[in-house]
Amino acid sequence: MAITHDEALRFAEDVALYFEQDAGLPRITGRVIGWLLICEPSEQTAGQLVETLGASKASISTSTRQLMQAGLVEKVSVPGDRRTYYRINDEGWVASVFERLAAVTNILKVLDKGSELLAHESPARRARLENVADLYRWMQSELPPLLARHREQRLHDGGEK
Amino acid sequence: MAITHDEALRFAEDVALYFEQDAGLPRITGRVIGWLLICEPSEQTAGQLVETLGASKASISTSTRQLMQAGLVEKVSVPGDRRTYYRINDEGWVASVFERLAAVTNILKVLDKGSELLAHESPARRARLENVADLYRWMQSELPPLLARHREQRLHDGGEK
DNA sequence: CATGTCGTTCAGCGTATTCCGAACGTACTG
DNA sequence: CAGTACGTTCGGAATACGCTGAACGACATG
Repeated sequence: MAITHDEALRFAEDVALYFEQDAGLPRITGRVIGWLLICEPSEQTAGQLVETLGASKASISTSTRQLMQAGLVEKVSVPGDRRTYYRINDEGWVASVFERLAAVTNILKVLDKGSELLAHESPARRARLENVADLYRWMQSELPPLLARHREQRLHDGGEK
Repeated sequence: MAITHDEALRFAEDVALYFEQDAGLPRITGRVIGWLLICEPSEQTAGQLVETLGASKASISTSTRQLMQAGLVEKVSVPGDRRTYYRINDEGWVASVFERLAAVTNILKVLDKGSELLAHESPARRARLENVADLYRWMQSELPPLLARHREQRLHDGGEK
């Protein structure tokens, strides 16, 4: 009835495939994420990741660093243990997802510059670019409230549980 | 005062850089998008794109096809003209951006499968994966209303203008 | 001080991707 | 039926990327 090692590994593989296709992450990085989501215990050393995922130390080192930078994974240290443990960082995950959504509006820096270039052109000429820019401006104004609502809701739900 | 050819080309280059970094599109595909956003007239033939962007016919052919498939660009045909023209598709752009946002929740298919694997494990063991899955479930429930509000707002603004 | 463990960094190999030129298909024209 | 204009598709070259092994540094232990 309990989950088997193979099932967990296959799950990690599925997660890896998703992040590869949808977020452009390297395969191994996705495997680390997937495995950390389902492994027992939740904290894993680099050595354990190397062995269970069949990747090199080098790859694990770089992917854990990137995941920590992205905020999806955090370092854990244990007194009297020289090794460092890695585990999923729930808080960082929320921030990361919203960051990913917000990244869509990064193009506004470029579009606004284009908008200035067309400042003295006819409205008809400007319309094409402005329509697109307006879409991203709308996104930029709507995403922060969305995050705020999520925080608020999580606060209440957490209290109720 | 009017925008120069070089300025427009540089703008296209900036757009290309953005799409390359943020969406993983090939450089040339991004150039096509950028140029179509700012060129005059708004419709351009493949031949024109080849010449102004300095790319091969082959590259323009594949990138325009992909952009049409993504919905960002549409084909325009002119009576008595064998050539096909390409131009930015505003409608498709909105759909594409929301599609991109919604893609974030594609991971739910995988996470739900993992959730089943842990169905008979202790709540403490399940919490890690469930917390993450809940985040994406929340996203999945919030994104469609966001799109609906956008549509509604656009309808009103369009009427007022 | 030698030895072992843990982790990072770097050069290089193998693979995938991007882009082009060339060949081809299609359709219009003299 | 040649001769063009227009566009797509197909190898192949150049390039970028992922991953590894090996060398290295830091730190603890015998």
